[in-house]
Amino acid sequence: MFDVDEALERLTRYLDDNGLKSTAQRRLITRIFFDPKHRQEHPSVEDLYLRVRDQDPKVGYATIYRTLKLLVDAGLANPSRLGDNQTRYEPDVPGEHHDHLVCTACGAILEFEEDRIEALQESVAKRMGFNLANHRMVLYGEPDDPCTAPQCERRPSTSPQP
Amino acid sequence: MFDVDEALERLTRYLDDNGLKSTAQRRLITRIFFDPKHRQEHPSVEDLYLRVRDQDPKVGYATIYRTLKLLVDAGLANPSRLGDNQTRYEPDVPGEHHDHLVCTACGAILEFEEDRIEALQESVAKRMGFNLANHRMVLYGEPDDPCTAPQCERRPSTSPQP
DNA sequence: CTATATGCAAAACGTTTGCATCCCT
DNA sequence: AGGGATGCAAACGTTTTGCATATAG
Repeated sequence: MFDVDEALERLTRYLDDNGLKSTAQRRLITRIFFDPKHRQEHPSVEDLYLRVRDQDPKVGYATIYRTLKLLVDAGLANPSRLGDNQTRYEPDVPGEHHDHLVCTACGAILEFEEDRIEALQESVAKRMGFNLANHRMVLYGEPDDPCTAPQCERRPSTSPQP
Repeated sequence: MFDVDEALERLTRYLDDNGLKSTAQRRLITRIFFDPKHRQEHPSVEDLYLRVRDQDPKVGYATIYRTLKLLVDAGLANPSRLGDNQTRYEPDVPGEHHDHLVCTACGAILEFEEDRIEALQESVAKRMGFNLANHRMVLYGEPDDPCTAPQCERRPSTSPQP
């Protein structure tokens, strides 16, 4: 896991290398996206938009979209579609990989890592004549105990599957 | 796997049980959806719309959406979101379960079953204090040989991950 | 006869784009 | 100066909805 400063450095390097420009908006969005205070939150574009607006009210929605796409291209962020139908983003931490479990009671998003599943996915792909390029896996589960996640009640309806 | 007639019977039963009506449109859509000729095709709403229109040109788009939702509620269909961003549907065959592998070269959708992955998913959920209710898993792979799927060229751009 | 379904067109939703303007380099 | 970036609003593709009409039970 790396911090805000490292993220900004990587961003700058990517921009330089590609003849793109370092703007206040890009830096602000990156700073907010990597702010440890909001880590682990899988923010949607709207989440980020609101936080960014907070610091600079004249940033437009489109800039958030464009910058997020930029971060993805730069290898700094990963999109993922969990239960609801918004794209959420999370920092791309090199060497780390996890998938998600979504609580059907409250929509909380938890992360897990299971190397044995990853290995089996590769072997399934291979067996079918493909080279695994990527995968998407989301588990939906009902909590054993009444849900105690802090998000509970905040994001009430998470629809499994679709 | 069950055939058109069984699907229609199940539909009728579900409608009866819920005070809903058996209409020509619902029967037609169900018949087309379960037509063996189109099995294994993971049709999108548009795919179905076109096939339905073929038989009855005055069926509206909304009816397709509403009926598909009905089939899902009746346990006859399952929605799944593969690479592109349309919802696709496939027959829900009780006792059978599979996940998907999408060819990044041509968008072909292949099915696979891997019980060891399913078992691990359950154990992951359990370990985290959840009861696995559902899951979603899509693998994206590049074909070893130049892609020979019949679909090739038909659905050219399949975007991994998002 | 009454409640449910349909078809249409309009609205909604998340996301993208065209364009005039702005601002890094 | 000049090309990339921004903000706005309009366009987009998919899905949903309101409403008047049609139809099943």
